[in-house]
Amino acid sequence: MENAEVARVLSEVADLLELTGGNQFKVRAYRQAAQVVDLLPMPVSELWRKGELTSLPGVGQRIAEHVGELLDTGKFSEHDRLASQVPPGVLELLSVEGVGPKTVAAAWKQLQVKDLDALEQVCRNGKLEKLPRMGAKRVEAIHKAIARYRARKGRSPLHRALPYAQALTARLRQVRGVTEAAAAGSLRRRRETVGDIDLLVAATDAEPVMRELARAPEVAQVLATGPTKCTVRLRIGLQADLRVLPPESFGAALHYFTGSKAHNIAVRSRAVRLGIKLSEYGVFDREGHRLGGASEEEVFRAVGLPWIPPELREGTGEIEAAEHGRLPALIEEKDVLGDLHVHSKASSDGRSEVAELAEEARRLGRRYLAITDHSRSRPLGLDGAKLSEHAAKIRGMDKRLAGKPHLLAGVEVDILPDGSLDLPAEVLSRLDLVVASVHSHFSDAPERMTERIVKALRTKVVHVLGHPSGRQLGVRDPYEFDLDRVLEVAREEGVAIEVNAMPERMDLSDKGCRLAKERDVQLAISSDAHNAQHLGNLSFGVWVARRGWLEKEDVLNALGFTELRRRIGRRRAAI
DNA sequence: GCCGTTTTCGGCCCGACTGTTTTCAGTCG
Repeated sequence: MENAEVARVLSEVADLLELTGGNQFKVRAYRQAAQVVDLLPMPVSELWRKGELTSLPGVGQRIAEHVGELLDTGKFSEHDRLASQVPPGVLELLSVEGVGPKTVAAAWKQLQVKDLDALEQVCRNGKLEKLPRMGAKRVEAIHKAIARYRARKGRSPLHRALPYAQALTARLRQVRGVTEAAAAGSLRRRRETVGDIDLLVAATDAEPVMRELARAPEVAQVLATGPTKCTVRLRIGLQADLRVLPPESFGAALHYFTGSKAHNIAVRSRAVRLGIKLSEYGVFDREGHRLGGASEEEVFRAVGLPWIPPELREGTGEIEAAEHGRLPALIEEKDVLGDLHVHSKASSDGRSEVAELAEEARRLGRRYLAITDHSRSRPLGLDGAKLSEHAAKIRGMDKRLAGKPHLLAGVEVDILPDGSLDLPAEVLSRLDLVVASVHSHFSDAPERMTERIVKALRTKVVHVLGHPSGRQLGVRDPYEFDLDRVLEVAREEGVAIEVNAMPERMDLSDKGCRLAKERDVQLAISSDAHNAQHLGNLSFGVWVARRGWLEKEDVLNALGFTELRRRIGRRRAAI
């Protein structure tokens, strides 16, 4: 059983406890344990085997036993006991933004609301409004949040689906007679959310491949099965479709099932114009003779194009670019030399010491790392004095590390509602790097939000605008503002725009990246890591950047350390 | 339920925001 699934069950126990009026600290304990398991770099089952589960912070005797039971038997008696007290649809209501345990419990116990449909109904018929501390505005907000939740339901964020796709392809590759296995679809294009997992396998005999998929531990149920196709539901709720094809068709199938639909239509109509036929089985001439299809390169070659990276295949100009030899040389993870947005234990939600962050960054091959803790307006954020003290420590450590990696003393300063920064300019100007971000008043009117950000960018002390839209995938929509205007000012002021690589953010978005590039604005791909393990999330930012057509030259932290110092130092000199 | 110790109980982060209320509960981060 995967760590993610153990974490999901633990977190569900927390939700169930909350709904049944359990002790709030017990709730927190389960949440904490779930998070620890989720972030664990090694399989939790391995720790269980060694009897070392309680060595994890937040996992004590009881939770260790529960996890052990879950790993050994696939069941969890404490969870089942609680789940039997709560109707199955009630838990899901907690996923609606602005709806917490109190609201769900009240709607369930007083109005017999047992699922999403029922919640929507009591929004409409006025019954919800009758509950204590409810009013028209709250009901309206919940009603809208239900619609948003429905819209995103069924799609999973990339970071949830990816490990499953990798585990399943690795498993299928082991089956006798299999020559290749890959995940296609929007997952291969690295879209921020995926609807299902498309698995492609090259083999002459389909039957053993399908049998292997059906018995994979990640699979909950086989939904449909035919001679070369099989559809299953995974334990995480996502659907996976398997297609088994002969090796000579694998490239054509990979291209076809990677999509996007718009890209496929464009490539196929090109094939028609050239008098050839393209299908998922291969490339054929008018007489039906096979011209190729074993590899994607053969498919593209047949229509007179170079291979196009999957991230570009959205039908938004990649065919024309390929035709004229103007495909971008997309940035790769190895091109990103440092990380410019990282939190340590010094402020609020950071979980790792600076030394641990530096060590992990070094291990990952980063040449530099900016420690950018929160400013005073955040709970437990740093004021000017504490920040200066923190900066001195970071610089001390930087000396000791002697460039392995270089440390920059920075801050993630709040952009306050009036557009001023949360710390005085003289404090900020003494730091190496300033990331400025919006963390409050997300529902400001668009004009106001735009002016707020513009004002912050004009302060001359900001190097990077952090997570510019504030979105959290499947949780919070981006706040409304005029990105074009912000990009214009960013270019004038020489401020870089962040591509926040937290898997649940991926903000700036792919589209935003492309716009920024067109507007000649530099981007900074940053992990926004809150613990050392998050530093590896940078790849999610690189994928967004690639989908946004970015090249090495467009990215601030693709610069070597000396050049980066020169670039960010120049802003200091200009004050 | 976890953790640390003041060593087997008592504390566990807390402020901002919103919409409700007329002093604060619920949600979020």
